[in-house]
Amino acid sequence: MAEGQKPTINDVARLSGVSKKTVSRVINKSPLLNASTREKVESVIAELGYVPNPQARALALRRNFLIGLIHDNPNAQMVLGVQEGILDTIRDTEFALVVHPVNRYSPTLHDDIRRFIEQQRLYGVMLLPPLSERDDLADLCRDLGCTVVRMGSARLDEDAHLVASNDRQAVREAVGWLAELGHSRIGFVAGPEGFRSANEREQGFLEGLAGAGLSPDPAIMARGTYRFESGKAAGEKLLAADIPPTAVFSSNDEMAAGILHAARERGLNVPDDLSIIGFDDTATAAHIWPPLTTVRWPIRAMAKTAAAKLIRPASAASEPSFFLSDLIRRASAVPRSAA
Amino acid sequence: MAEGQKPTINDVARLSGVSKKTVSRVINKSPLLNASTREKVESVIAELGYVPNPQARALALRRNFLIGLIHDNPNAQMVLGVQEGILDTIRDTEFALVVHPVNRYSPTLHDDIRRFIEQQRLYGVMLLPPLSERDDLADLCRDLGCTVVRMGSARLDEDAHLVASNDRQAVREAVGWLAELGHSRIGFVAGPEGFRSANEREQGFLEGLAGAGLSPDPAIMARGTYRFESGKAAGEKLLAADIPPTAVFSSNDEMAAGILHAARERGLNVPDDLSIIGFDDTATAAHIWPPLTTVRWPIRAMAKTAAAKLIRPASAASEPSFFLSDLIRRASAVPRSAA
DNA sequence: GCGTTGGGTGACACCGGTGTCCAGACGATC
DNA sequence: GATCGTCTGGACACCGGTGTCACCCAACGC
Repeated sequence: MAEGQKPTINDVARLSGVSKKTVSRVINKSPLLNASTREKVESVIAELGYVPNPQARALALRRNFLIGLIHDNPNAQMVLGVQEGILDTIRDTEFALVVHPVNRYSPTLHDDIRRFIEQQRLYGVMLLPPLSERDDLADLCRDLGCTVVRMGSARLDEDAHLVASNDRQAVREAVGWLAELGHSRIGFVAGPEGFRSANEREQGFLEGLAGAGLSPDPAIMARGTYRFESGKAAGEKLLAADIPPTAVFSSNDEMAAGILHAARERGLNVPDDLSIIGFDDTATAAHIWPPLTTVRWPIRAMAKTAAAKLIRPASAASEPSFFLSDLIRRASAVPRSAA
Repeated sequence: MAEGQKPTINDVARLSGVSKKTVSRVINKSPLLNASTREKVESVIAELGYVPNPQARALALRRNFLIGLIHDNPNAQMVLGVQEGILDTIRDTEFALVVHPVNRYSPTLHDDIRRFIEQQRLYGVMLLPPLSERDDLADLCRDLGCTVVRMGSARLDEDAHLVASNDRQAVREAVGWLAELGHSRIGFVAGPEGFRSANEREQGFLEGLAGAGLSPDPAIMARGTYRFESGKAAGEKLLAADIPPTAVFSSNDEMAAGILHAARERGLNVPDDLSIIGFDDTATAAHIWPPLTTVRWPIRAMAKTAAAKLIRPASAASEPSFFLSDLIRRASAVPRSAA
């Protein structure tokens, strides 16, 4: 180690008595190569521990092998799950994952993203919700010469560039489950306006109610911001209704935890007095008391597919780009009490 | 946009009627340049929207501008906090952050890290606990020509390459706080053996007890894995002791949540019957019931400094590399009940 | 035996920057 | 007016790969 410079293609060429071009052919697995030449070169490569310089390769090929992940931290576990999913795909390839958290409220958001992509000459980028819902950002990335994959909770785009989960159906099932448990007065806490996911979940809720022959009551519906505090406030509103709900569906887990706090402060027992279902299956969901029934979407698998669509557009275009979420049944949703 | 190729240094040189070298001098803010020449070139750069190709630069300079973050997901929020801290430093520089989650139990861990660094020709890497505690990994990265910064909870290394938080002191204070609240029977759940952080926190616990004039009792001490389930098991053990504790310090929040579950299942009320303090201040800590008193360490600030040490070793060597954690007082630790 | 074919290989330019070194302009000095 | 030093800026090679194209030579058909 540490004998200074790393070996280059020239060193390999010299030591194996062939031209650099031939070494290049070996590296790139060119088919028109004599087997004995290949073996000779490969043995020299192994001996030297030669690894091609990616920067030189990128320069010569006029394309590089960096894929960017642009997100606005919707939730730490999701972001990390996505990173792991992407790594599942690019491990053992020459690609690397470059992350770039941004602030979606920043007035310089466009410039920020533009600089990131231009400066690193990214090959492709992946957008996470809620950023992925914005067509202007996707267009910006494409104009800059990147292929784009958007993860989201609804079809937004042509299949080849989108990976989605079916939030709407998942919520419909969750609400159906509450109805099965005997609940007929089911509250709802929506996500923030303007979020595709929020809208999808709301539609799912309404469809679920309808499917159970119930009708929505604005008195036990509220809108939150996906944050804990907003969930708590929403819970307070719902529980103060003339006829409070016996069950609530919350559009994400954080807000569900807030509702739980609101219920506790009112002296209610969860789940006996109030069943709660959340969405996302974050770590918190399993660790609060009672453990939260929630919807889990397959983030890592989605991200893995998304990355495949990015780096192997041809072969991955045919892969399914629609993922189904599961209802994880835990202790926070129980049959409606006899009372 | 999209007129195909991006402008290169040659385009800029041609249009401004100077040589590429002069353009290069403008980009690199060389001082021996006539002001009028500089302005002329700068205006052409602006007009063309020219951005230097980082791969070509990296090739010519024989160094590149990628810094790697290697971690084994100790906890999603921490990893994301670190990423944001690093970005705080490298935003507006030419550096980019490449992430590489690994599995520390993988038999190919060394090869995996080696390939990552060699293939991307990383400039520097940052190691997160528990990986950062392993000298073999730090040595591996250094042998591969990277500068290394390790984040951890104890001094491990020369200052220039280490950023640490003082876990021991923080735990000492937390235990002192429990003693102040009147608790004299304080349980402890340690982290897994072989973890520096676990050891530091245990020492802090013992010192805290000693400081309050108390002595440790093995019957109300247990070891966990930093995972929720292990915390629950540890809690069950502690609460089954002949004389159960009235307060417990848990070496992280996840295990604290587990202890809370164990207490609940025994019909105990937290905090009235049992006070609990955790460590890390994860999102969960604030969202469980009751909100968890816990130790928060300044992850983002630490990561920011760590990144500065990586890319500006000279000027950042003098920055402090030791960060203090805070005790966040919430509802899970209260004065010992009169009972 | 000779021309043709085509697989295997190398010479060379090029990708887009930077380092080195040298040349020309210009003012100061003698 | 000649010499010198300083200041600017350019020519050229080089970083480590890849694309293009020409070349060599064995195998083949006639």
